[in-house]
Amino acid sequence: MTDTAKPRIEEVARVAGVSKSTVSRVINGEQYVSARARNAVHEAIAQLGYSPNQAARSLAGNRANAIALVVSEQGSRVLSDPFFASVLRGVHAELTGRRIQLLLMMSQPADNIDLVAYLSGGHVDGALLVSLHGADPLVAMLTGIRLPVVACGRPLGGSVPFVDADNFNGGLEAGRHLVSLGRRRVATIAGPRDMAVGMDRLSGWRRAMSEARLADDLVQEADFTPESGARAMASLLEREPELDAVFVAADIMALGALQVLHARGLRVPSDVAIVGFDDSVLASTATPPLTTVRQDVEQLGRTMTWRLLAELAGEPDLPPSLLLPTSLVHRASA
Amino acid sequence: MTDTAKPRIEEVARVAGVSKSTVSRVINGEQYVSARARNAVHEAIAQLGYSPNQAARSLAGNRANAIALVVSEQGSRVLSDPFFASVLRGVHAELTGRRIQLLLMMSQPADNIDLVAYLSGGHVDGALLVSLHGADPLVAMLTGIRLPVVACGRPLGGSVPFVDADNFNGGLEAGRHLVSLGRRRVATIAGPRDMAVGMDRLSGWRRAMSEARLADDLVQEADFTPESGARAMASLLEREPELDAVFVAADIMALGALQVLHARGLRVPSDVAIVGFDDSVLASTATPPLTTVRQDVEQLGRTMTWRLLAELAGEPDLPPSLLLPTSLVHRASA
DNA sequence: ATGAAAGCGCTAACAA
DNA sequence: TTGTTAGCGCTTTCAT
Repeated sequence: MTDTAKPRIEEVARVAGVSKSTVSRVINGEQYVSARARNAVHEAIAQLGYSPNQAARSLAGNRANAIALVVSEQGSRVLSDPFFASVLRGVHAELTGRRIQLLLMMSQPADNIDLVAYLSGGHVDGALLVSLHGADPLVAMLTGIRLPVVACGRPLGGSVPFVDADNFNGGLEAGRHLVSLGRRRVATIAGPRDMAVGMDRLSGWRRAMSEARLADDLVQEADFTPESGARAMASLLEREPELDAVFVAADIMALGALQVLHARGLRVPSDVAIVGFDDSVLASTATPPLTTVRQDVEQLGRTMTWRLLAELAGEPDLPPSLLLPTSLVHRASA
Repeated sequence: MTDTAKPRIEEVARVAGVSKSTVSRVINGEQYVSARARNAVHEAIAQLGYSPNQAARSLAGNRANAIALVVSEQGSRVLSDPFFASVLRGVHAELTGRRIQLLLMMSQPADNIDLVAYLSGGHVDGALLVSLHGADPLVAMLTGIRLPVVACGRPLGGSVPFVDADNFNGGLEAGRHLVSLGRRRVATIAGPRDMAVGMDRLSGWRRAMSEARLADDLVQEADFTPESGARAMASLLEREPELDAVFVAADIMALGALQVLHARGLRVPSDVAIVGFDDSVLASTATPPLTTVRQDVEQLGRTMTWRLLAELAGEPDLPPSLLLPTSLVHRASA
């Protein structure tokens, strides 16, 4: 705190009585450094309050020491979803202590060229892709520039490494639970057709219906917003006023569905049982609290990050993709 | 797309038939460049798909071309709050097209030293501070290293530039509205004592109570989580079973309060009227939909960013701080 | 209006 | 195990 200017690596070397290279080696945790030198350097660093200049490191080291979190979709939606917040938390948790920065980037429809140019500019070492829709061309573009990438959720097109929750199993358990409650006219509000997460949950639900020899025709698509959940619920009720259960593929959509149910004077769960998906904060604070399929989203974020960093570190034999377990959480709504 | 290696500025210069310096000037939008040279460079850039290396720019230019969004508090809470998502969206909107990166950083209690070292390392040109509590030492530390900073919400200690909603006015309008409904036993669930946002809203509510010559003793603190909102509501009801209105200083806490009210069999708004704050997505999807004080959080994010960038650009006569308007949105809960 | 040359602070061969 | 020496790709004087 005595000096006013930021110390450079050279000062550290001087104070520690070694060369710049040795300081660099210590900083980067390299192998061939004597304990004595290491200690001296650490002390000098502490004493001077030294912190390396990332720009210089990146430039010289040919590594950016940063990864991007690319949010596909206008960002508007996604960012408001607690799901995203949890992923972010997981990513961050996995990053702490590693001196790797997180750059947040949102791809806008028209932007992709810029985005890709930027990412290929060597500004980041790899990218985490969140909220991919359909066969997003972004995936191809990024693999095209040979940027290591891990997707959050199975992408429909392309074949990038991804980490996902076991959505099929989640849908299956949700469906089975509703059936076990004696419900016979079970509907589902699915995710958008162009996202694997949604489709996988739907497949699980269908399996449960077929196991119970129940019809699986009451399917309505929505897009992970409360509003779309409300609309979907309304049309389901129109198609089948007698429905007695709904599996909603996301808590945030279930909120909208609940609202419509309440407005129609239908009681949850006595008239209509509801199972959500995510077990976000929304689930426990809903009225009534939602029975929902729990996925550990923070773990999802951590795992994605771990997978990406492992690849960057050149670890061999990495599993291309990983599936995390899901489980049913029982609350009042079903 | 023909070449495999990333083009460097030198290639661009060659193709455009000028020097590196001129290319650099064009890229940085400098003044003294002939139209002819400028065009040639632009063409060459397009043709080669050139994108400058940030690390090199930062190193040479002594600017990071990045700003940090520092989330004080364990991050866990904040990130799940739609409020944060909206701020983020605003920040991002203001940043697009400016080739300035957003680094997300979370300060953990023990971390601050590292954080400050990092930020002072010249990795970013400035910082946006979100979710400050009390007289957070971080503020002093950052101003200490002369890093330009803008806070989101008025910080209780220190005196950094900030952008905030007009929280006092919001609380005032909320209180007046409840009074105008004929409510006479009006409570409030306030934000934590150590955050100005909360205290300012509380002051506004108090003013409304005093205007109406009503008691302002029914105050319960909470911490911007649904759970704390629920606890606060429960203790208010215990203290005053006859209360007929509550102003809750955040929608996300109102969710918890609603839950308790429902559980107790109290009807909203007939038994207890509720006014929230934020007008987040939570407000319109709550049961019943919440009357709430609207603040344009995305605008808040944009304004903070604008203010920071203006300072970085050396603009003179900047207002130290800015207050954004709030307004009441009428829905079913009050 | 433009080019030449000197670094920015660090890492990475290479030698010792 | 350590030091020396080149750059990394760009911006920025300083000439011209």
